[in-house]
Amino acid sequence: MRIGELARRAGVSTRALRYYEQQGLITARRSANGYREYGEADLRLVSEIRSLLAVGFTLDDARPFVDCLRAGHESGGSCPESVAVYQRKLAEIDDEIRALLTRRAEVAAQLTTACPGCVLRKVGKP
Amino acid sequence: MRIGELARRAGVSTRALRYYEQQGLITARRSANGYREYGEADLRLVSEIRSLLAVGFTLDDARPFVDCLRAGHESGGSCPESVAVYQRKLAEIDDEIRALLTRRAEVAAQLTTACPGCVLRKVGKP
DNA sequence: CTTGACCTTGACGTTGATGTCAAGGTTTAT
DNA sequence: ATAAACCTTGACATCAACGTCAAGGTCAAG
Repeated sequence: MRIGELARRAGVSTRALRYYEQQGLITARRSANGYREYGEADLRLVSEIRSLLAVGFTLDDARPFVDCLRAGHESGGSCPESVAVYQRKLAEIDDEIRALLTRRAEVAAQLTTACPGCVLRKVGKP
Repeated sequence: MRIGELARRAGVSTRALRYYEQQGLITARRSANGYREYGEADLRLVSEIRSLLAVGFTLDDARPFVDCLRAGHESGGSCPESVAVYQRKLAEIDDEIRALLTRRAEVAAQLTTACPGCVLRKVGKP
């Protein structure tokens, strides 16, 4: 299939696919006329990339997962490199959550000072 | 005082101060030679801006606070416009926290699938 | 043969808050 | 008089993942 069809099937733009290729995440055979030619396996790769991006991974984070799939593994996350990324990402997310909770407390404190009784909701368990 | 001194006292770069001016957050008298001239009140403004940036506000968010101070109020957060920004920001932070918690759960679930027993910490109450 | 739907590469625009350099004017000290 | 330490405006660089044109080649249908 050509780039347009892959894009439609994967739910991404052709620009994104060319960008992934430029970043070395996917590759494409070329037909005689220079058009990129993809197979079903590439749809798997792009889907993996998109689902990782959707949960906040960068393209660089996604690389081990793609490599893992290309190495023939059933899941992109089953290689040790991918697991390492998972764990690093979890740690990063935890850091971000902690930072946000801290910020929330600071802002709420300032608001309370400026306008007592203005703070409304909690975030813990609504 | 001139821009260099204000920058040192406020702990920011001169570049940042010129940028704040360009964005209409602070203004400066000009001496005969064209140099910017600041007073103590400007130090207050810059400090307010920095503390707001530090908790994740944008320069645009900071504008009502600066206006509030310039209008003669003791606190930048005591004007209704500032309170509105506080509340909007709290809501935004809450949204981000919720999104991150969701993402964390998704990533942890994927990791558990790929590598049972790899998930380590909690974020709720350590 | 020509319209239209594909495809190609290349390159600039987006977002925010600066960093950094360029090229120059001013002031103070030696 | 000249170096050192200020100041000025202007403009390009940064980060990520693309969007959006530009200018053109390819191919099937009418």
